[in-house]
Amino acid sequence: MKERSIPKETIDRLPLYLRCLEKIIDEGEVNISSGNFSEKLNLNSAQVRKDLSYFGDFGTRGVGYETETLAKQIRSILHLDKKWDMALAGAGNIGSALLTYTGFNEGDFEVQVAFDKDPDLIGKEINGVNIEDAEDMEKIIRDQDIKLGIITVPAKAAQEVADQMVEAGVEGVLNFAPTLLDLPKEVKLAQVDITKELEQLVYYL
Amino acid sequence: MKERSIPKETIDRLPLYLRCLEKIIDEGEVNISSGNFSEKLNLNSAQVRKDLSYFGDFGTRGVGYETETLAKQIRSILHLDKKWDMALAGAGNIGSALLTYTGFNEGDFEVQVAFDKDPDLIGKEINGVNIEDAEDMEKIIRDQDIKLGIITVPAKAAQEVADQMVEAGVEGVLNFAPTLLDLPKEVKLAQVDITKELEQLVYYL
DNA sequence: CAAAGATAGTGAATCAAAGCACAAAGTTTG
DNA sequence: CAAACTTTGTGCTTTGATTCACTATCTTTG
Repeated sequence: MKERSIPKETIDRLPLYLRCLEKIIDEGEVNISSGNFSEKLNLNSAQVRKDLSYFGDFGTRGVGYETETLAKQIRSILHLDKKWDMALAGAGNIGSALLTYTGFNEGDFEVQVAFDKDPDLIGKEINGVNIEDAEDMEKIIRDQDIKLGIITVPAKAAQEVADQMVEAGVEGVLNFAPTLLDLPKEVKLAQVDITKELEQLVYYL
Repeated sequence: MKERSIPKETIDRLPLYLRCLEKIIDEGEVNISSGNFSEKLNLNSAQVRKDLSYFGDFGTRGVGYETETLAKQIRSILHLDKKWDMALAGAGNIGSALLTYTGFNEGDFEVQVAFDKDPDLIGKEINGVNIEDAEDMEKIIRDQDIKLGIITVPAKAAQEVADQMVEAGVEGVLNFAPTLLDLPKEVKLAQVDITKELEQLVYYL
């Protein structure tokens, strides 16, 4: 392993490696080669090796990578060796779907608290998560020391909610609103834009 | 405009240009320059010009781009000058959230029919969309000549559902299940992977 | 235990995208 | 109406990612 700067594409692929590993660990495999990896993920095998080599010499020549060990290492690289608490703003369609989504609620990520402006929703509970008044968001996020925010409010309200989250100490934002958020550069942003995905998709049809 | 091959990144950005245009058309702007565009979207202005120049010489030197005309042209490039009917498989959390999502239901994309295996859901209706028996999916998609499928079933079932959709004539798939789908290369895939986004996000924290 | 086989790690070559910088073509101003 | 200004379109350069191809190790086999 040599010191090099890590392409963001490599970071993009780490979750895929991890997911693939978890699956084959389940199937009882102890080792996996870069070639095997690359087939399962539609990649070039050199790319797999290079991606992993940014973080250490995890493999054994002639053998491959030990599945359990590699999975642990990737989890550690991605900072998944702790549980991440999240705050969700906007308990509408997508928001409440995420609250009941079991994909992450049981694992590395957990929504601790949700917020909305709608008086009919405030005080309710979805899948064990309380919906609080949006007015109290800043205080509650700060008090609970939450570092991850999910934005599922309408586009018009997204920037304001993001600003409040940042003010409250949030360091990473997952935004579902179809808006380009303007955040301080030390705050990280992930964007999920369903309409954009559809629009790109049909270009190719 | 010269004949060149179009980078996929350019296609990625077209929906953003379009959204930006629609916003400033609303604000009454008649023209926009590449520099103005680039500020709003955090891009390099040469990139904006180059992106647009792949499809024609849309601008006027000294003036910029006419907002209305450019929006029409981008819509046409993206094949948004027709309405796209969609079929949705899996009326659970995310699925039903998408059925009530107003972001695309009124516009260029419309879910015509949904499918599930759960007898409690079959026959019900969400936001005006009928939930049909998953058994009948292939026939119904074929009969209604639907070309776009949305997959919101659990990961384990995703490949099978995708296969059925392809068999029924679907040409584009938007997949929310955290699985790498194996599709014939003529069928286009867009992937929305929330857990992956979160995992990448916390890497940077 | 030596030879054959498998596979990681990586420097060098290739490919692709982004950005620079300038000519061309329009608009505005005095 | 000429000079100054604005802004597009694009060839060329730079930057960054992918892939190739080879060496270094390790395992397996006869």
